[in-house]
Amino acid sequence: MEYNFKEIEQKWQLFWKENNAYQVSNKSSKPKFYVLDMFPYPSGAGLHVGHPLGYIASDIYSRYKRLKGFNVLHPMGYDAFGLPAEQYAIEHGVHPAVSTIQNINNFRSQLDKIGFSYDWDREVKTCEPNYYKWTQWIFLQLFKSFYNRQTQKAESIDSLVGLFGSEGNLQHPVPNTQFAPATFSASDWNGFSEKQQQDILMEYRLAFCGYGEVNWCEALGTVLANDEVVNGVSERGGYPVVKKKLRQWYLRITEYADRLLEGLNRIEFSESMKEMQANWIGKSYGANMKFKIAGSNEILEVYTTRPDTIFGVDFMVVAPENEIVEKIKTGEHIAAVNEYVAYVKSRSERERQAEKKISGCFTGAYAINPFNGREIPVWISEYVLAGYGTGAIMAVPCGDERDFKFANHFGIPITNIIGDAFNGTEANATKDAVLNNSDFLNGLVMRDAIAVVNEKIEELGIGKKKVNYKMRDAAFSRQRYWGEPFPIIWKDGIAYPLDESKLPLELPVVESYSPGPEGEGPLANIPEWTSRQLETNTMPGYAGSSWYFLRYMDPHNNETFCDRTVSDYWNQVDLYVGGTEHAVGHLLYSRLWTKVLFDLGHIGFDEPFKKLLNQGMIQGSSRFVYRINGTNQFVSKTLITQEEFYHDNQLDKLHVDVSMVDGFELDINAFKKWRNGEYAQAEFILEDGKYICGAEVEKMSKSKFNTVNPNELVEKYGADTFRMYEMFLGPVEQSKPWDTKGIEGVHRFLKKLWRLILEDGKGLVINNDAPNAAELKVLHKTIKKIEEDTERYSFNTAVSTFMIAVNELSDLKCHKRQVIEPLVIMLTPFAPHIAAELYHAIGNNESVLDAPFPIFDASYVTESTKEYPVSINGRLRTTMNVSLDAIQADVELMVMSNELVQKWMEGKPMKKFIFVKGKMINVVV
RNA sequence: GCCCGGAUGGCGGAAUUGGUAGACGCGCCAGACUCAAAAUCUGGUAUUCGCAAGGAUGUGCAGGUUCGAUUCCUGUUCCGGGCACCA
Repeated sequence: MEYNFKEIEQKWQLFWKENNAYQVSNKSSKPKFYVLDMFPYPSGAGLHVGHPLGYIASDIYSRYKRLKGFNVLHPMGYDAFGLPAEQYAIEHGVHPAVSTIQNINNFRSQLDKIGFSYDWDREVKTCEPNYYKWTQWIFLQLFKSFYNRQTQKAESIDSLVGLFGSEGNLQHPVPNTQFAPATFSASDWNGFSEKQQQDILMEYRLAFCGYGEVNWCEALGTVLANDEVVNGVSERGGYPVVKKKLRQWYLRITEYADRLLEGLNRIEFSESMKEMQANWIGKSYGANMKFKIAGSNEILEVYTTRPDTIFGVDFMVVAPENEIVEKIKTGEHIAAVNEYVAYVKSRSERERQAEKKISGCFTGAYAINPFNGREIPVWISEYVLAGYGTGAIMAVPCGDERDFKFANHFGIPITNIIGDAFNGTEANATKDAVLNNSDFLNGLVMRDAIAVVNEKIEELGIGKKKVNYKMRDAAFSRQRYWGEPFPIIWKDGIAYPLDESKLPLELPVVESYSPGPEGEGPLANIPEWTSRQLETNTMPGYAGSSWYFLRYMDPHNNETFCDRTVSDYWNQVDLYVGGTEHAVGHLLYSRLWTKVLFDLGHIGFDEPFKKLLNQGMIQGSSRFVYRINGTNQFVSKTLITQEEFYHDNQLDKLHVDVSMVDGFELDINAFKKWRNGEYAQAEFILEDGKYICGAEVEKMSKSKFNTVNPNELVEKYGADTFRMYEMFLGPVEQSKPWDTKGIEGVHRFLKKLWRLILEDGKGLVINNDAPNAAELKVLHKTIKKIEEDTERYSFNTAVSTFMIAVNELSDLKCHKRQVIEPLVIMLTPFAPHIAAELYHAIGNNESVLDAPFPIFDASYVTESTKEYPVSINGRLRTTMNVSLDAIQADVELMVMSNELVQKWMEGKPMKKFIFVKGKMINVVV
């Protein structure tokens, strides 16, 4: 019997479907385990080979845990709201709901072919009303809550209203917002109008309205996502893009900064992931300091983490959009300032920070150093951002590299306050130097001077210690159509929550996706919508994905987003698998939502994901052709280096479909037929009769023509081979370009295993003979290794382990059931179809899906004596026969220094062997 | 620019905790079986010197710590991810 993967895979997929083999119950006597994938955005391009990498890893782990006796929740769904579907609608006139469903169906058929163990009864789609009903409901909970800084948790805003009526807001001052803070008494509060009261409450709500800048494109009449802006102009059409202030919804994530930091200590994310989140939150300890502007009543307030350097301040830098700029610019500098501000307005934050060229403009104003009265010039520059700190810094060129370069560029004299520690050619950011030229701080180590200055500025009332966060409140509205509508009604400029019983507030069908007046969302063009005074913005992509892991637990519940007893049972996600690209977006927002739901008592845990496994990105290996600018001639890659084609600007570099390229050689005929004959007239300048393409590793994407569809590979080799090959490719965590060569080896392995059980022409060759020591050794070392590899998510080495085992058993001509059957069970997570077929073939009627994982017995693999290699100073090598009893540790190598070997050779007795972590590292004589 | 990763044979990668670098697979070379091919099997395969035995070199680059470094530290180059409205 031959290994007919097609027949086998169809047969078992149908069997499992008909028997609901993957259905999971919310009640079980087994321990629970929750394995989750980051659900995909169903793009029109379909799944490419990069998607399943993480899905296969999580499927293997789920199935493994199931063999280990766990009740495993392993669901899948779709993150179905988002910009690309809307963009597609604008270009092709297909309603996003229609294209999204098509895309989902396509994804589903691709996923089904790979043989995942998802419980599809629990599928969620974020764009469906019965799902986003609860997204809207959670939004309302955010809207109706505030962060009580005294209890450090979210609480109902109603309690705040009561308190304001009786004692004002003394106990609960207004949190940091983009608006001016205010204090008021009970009588103030009771005297306020409804509008005034609601405006104040808005300052406390966890979901609140404010004003924020967006990318505004006048020519397209729309707000653009950062992705749609390239080099300061719109991607479509290349029109200018400017910053525009619009009313926006925000989530007050800043209130949770400390708890989001603290929570990192309780979850198993990689250190680098935790670091990225911590850096994003960006907690710093510093001080706000006030400087008088000479000849004016204006006060310039800066935030600094280094108040100790106050006497080294040689200039101030203010963000160009800081309001104070208008008030302090003077005389002949006004025109230049205006011009510079206009320039900055056209630049994105990213461009501003990444700019290598130093730019800036003197305002004409001087700030006065309160400690020595020195006049300090005030500059503006794009590298200072309005949103961070106070939007102004004090620049200390001897201690900060960027300040140093700025000073050099503009010829600002530099004051040295750290003596020899500053060499005059580069800044030194040390905190350990002794201060010089620093008045009352002279002789102090900088690190210690910080507290001294802080005390002094508070005493003089010119500053205050301040904990600052880089993180800003999360913008939570989009001027788009394809997203969750906000359950908010506006009356007289006041936002009122929709009654929860009226949810879901369904997204209406629109005729046109173009934006409303003044850049409002497309919903503003629907009279029935605006006549009800409903909010016209929609929620961003991350709304639905911030809580979906909860809905999987109880997906059909119409009473609540997830029953508390159910979420208490499944609790946290035990293993979450997904890419690092979500490090600071999705992962931070879902942690926030979880904490709020926990505070309000809706769930019993405040961190959603116990363990995060980051899957690397499978990149595409793109291929390029080079067209001579303005012609139809294509030059082969290596000829480009020749003189006549040398300059880049003479060539257009075009992506070509990787399927038309064999290695690097272009199939010229296929290219001519490509894209309906767009290049039919192409002429080629060849080398050795071949057209050689250029290559680059890039993100896999339809527009780069470098995608590989898993269907092709499943068709050719079967799902089991495909699964194992994706794992064999390398560590799950590692990014790598896709390469299909090598898949044959994995396929050969499966065929070889097959032949251990079923031989061509012979049929079943398995027997019930008792295994010998050699065979048992192979089996048990394999059990140990597979278990270890799986537990540490090292699926690539696990695949190798299987290959070694099958090779060894083949060499031993072992066809014994007692050895082969455990091997087949262990293979189930990796290659479920062939495992099921073989398990069945050797006479088992019960399902291999629930077979117990084989138990490792160390007695089959250990030996009583062993010859140990001895390494001396890492050079000379010899061996030494030692009995295991004498060493009683798992020694792999004995290591000795020259000195010790000398003594050993002289016959001196060794008194003590020193072991470190199971390895002998030294000998005491 | 800032933050986080990565770099090992012709190729993908292994080396789990600082201890024999190159497991396993691909590719390639040679052989067996075959009229032939496919499939399968066996042996070889880091570089270099050598008929061989054996020697030297070798984990992006430059240093450092250590008896011993792919692994730890400092600096550096290149590549990838993120940088707040792609998801």
